[in-house]
Amino acid sequence: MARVSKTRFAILGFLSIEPMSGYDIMQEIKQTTNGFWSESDGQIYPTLEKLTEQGAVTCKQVQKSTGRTSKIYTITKKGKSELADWLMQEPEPDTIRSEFLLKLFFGANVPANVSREHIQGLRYKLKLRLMKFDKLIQELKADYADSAHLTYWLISINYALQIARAKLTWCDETITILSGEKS
Amino acid sequence: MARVSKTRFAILGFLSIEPMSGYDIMQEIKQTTNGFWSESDGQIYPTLEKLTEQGAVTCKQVQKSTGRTSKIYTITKKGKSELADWLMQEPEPDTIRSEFLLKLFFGANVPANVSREHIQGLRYKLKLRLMKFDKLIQELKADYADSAHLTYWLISINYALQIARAKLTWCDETITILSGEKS
DNA sequence: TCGCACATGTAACGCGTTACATGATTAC
DNA sequence: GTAATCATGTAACGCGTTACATGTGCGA
Repeated sequence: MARVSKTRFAILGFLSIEPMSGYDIMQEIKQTTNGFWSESDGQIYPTLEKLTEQGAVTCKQVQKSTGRTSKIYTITKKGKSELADWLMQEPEPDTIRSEFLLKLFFGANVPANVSREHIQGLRYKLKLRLMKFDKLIQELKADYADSAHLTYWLISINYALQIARAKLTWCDETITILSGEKS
Repeated sequence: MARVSKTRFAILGFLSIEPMSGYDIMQEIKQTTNGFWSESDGQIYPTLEKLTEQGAVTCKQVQKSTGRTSKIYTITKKGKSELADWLMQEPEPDTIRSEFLLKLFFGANVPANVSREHIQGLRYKLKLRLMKFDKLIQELKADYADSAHLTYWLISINYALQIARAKLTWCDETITILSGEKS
């Protein structure tokens, strides 16, 4: 079973929302996926070119109101159909490699305060993340009130929110447990 | 900043528990990490050889009670020190790519029951996973009652447990929400 | 004028997976 | 007998990151 790149489907997905540039897609991934997806320059631009060649998207050089030019890509009927086919297939389980948990798992090899500080670092990041959810939800509700996408975006934000909360609770509990260990 | 392989540290970590073979390490990763880590044959065996060359581990061909032979690796002082150094560095944030969430995010492109079925698939897997935690915890408590590792293992199991529960709650809520959408 | 955000691209590199190869032992 | 598990390895492949290259427009 050959490992297939999912970059093309991520791109097709974002273009199913509205036409945009490679740069825009990168921004969307950073800002709206809440970290559940990532892409790099070296993947996005060549894949967009391939998709154009294959007729899944069309490309149009556009002069933006700012004066800059950018290549705006639009998904075609063929692209939409390819996206839908992929969406209908059961998602493969993700292979996770959490450096944080790996370090925690072997925590007995170092003083307890090392692990405690790693957890405090995570706790801080989670707090920052949690603060951003409200604003993001309000923005989406305002900007996409009539969009069929809204429901799904709120659902995926809620997923990230619930997990972040569960992690935060765990952090607090665990910091207490580790305070009882020798440092 | 060069991306460095973490396979060597994962291996050193497991060998910090007790001497074992490459095959054993693979088993441990599958059975005790609750999915937070993964390795493949093609990484484990060559890395073990490198670690031996570099003096971080030693290797001994052993005749097991079953009659099979296997190479048992033992971590050296140098290896322990390298592991400790790595454990003390703040873990890099993991880059996640969740095919499940990506598909859900673009769910508006397909009938609602498609997403609902993907979620039901996740729900089923979570149920199965949750059932295994109790047994695993009891086993670890019995087998490693006096080990300094026990605390850290229970903590990381608890992390997986809390997240699995949060996901399950989210699944139930979301299936209800999506039942109101057109299929 | 200096740096940052915008904007697109390419080349090198290496990590990790997959598939293949080999062979012993155990259970049905 | 034959399938599954135990056990170790190698080779090919390609995905994704990083670093580099290039240039515009805007705000301090």
